[in-house]
Amino acid sequence: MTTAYNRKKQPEAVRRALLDCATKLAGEWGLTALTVQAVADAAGVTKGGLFHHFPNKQALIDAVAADLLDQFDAEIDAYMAKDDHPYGRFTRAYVEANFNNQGFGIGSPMAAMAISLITNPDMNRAWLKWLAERLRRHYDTDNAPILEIVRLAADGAWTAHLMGAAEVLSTSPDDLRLRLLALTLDN
Amino acid sequence: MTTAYNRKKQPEAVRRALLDCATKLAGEWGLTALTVQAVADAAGVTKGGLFHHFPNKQALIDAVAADLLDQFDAEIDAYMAKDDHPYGRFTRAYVEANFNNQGFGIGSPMAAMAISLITNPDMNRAWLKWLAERLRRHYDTDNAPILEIVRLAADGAWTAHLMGAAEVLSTSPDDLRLRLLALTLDN
DNA sequence: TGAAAGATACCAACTGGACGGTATCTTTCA
DNA sequence: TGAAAGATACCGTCCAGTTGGTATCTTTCA
Repeated sequence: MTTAYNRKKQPEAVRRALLDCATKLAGEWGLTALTVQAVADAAGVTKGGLFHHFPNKQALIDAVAADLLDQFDAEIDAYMAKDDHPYGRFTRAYVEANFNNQGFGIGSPMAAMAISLITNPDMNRAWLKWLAERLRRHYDTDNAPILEIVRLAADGAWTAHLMGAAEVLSTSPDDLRLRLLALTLDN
Repeated sequence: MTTAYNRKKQPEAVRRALLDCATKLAGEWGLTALTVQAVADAAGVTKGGLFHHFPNKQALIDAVAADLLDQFDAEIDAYMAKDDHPYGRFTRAYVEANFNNQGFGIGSPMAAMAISLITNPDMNRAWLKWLAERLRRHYDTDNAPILEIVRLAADGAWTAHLMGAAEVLSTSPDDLRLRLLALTLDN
């Protein structure tokens, strides 16, 4: 058995593993059911080892949240760069990111984690701050009420799929995505 | 001090109080932070008394969920009865119920409880079942993709307000509600 | 019909496990 | 060789659920 005692020290890799395992476990079982013991075990480290990297559980969770938000932000930017129509550009990127199951979107492993972060009262401030900043930045192109409705519907679709409402919805994810995108074009 | 021990037995009233207090506390502090002790205290009963009415904590939560769902269902029916335009009738009622802060809607005391129930993996089956049944029943009038988008946007708005995103949204709740309703009329 | 018998409602104290966090010791490596 | 990385063992708290009772209500039957 190769414990972290024998193998080469690689603190950055361990820290990374702790973050990834925390994300994965929270996604599978919910943020509530997340225990530091389980995270440490999954990362192949003892609890003491975990507490060496993070002063307490909250700090671990905060780090995970920041990590996820960064990824989401980058994803949005990537979509926007590929879009050369100004009006509704942010909204379209937002829709795409919400549906893209490689990142945060429907069916992605991080999705369940993300919703825990959103619904956790202490946790959603970072998200709100991010959104407010984005909306301010894209005010000129994405301020129309219909665009807000599109973004809210994307949120709703995302949540619905997390809840396993896929079979309940009469529109397929891809169809829904295309229809939402279409609504951002007719101004 | 008049404890429930000495005073006249009124099991139904106590059971009702336990449900109401559980709903209220979960709304204030979240389902995660809900303890049976706190519920019992709030209802003026000891923990042992609570466990007489509910075999375990989960059963209490399940009962609360069933209760909330019943109320929501009744609210939908009430709105539908007042609407004499067939197309999109369910969707309009759904939107109204989501925004009505007297019942479940934005700003209501039950909202925070409801989202806990929704996001709780074990808990949302009843909700999905309810929704599936409703969609089946109103298939003829509420099957259009745009109506699904409207319902999803209503969900999104509801969630956004729970998260305190009110100041972030550029559209007021009432304006949003009217715009969503308008989208259900032009078929 | 009324008193005993049984059932239901409720209480107070306790149990056992889980979990976050700490103190201290060992190992690695620059 | 000493500071960082990580292990081991332990503590205190919180909380769901249990146990063994007492009070009140309902049913039975002489």
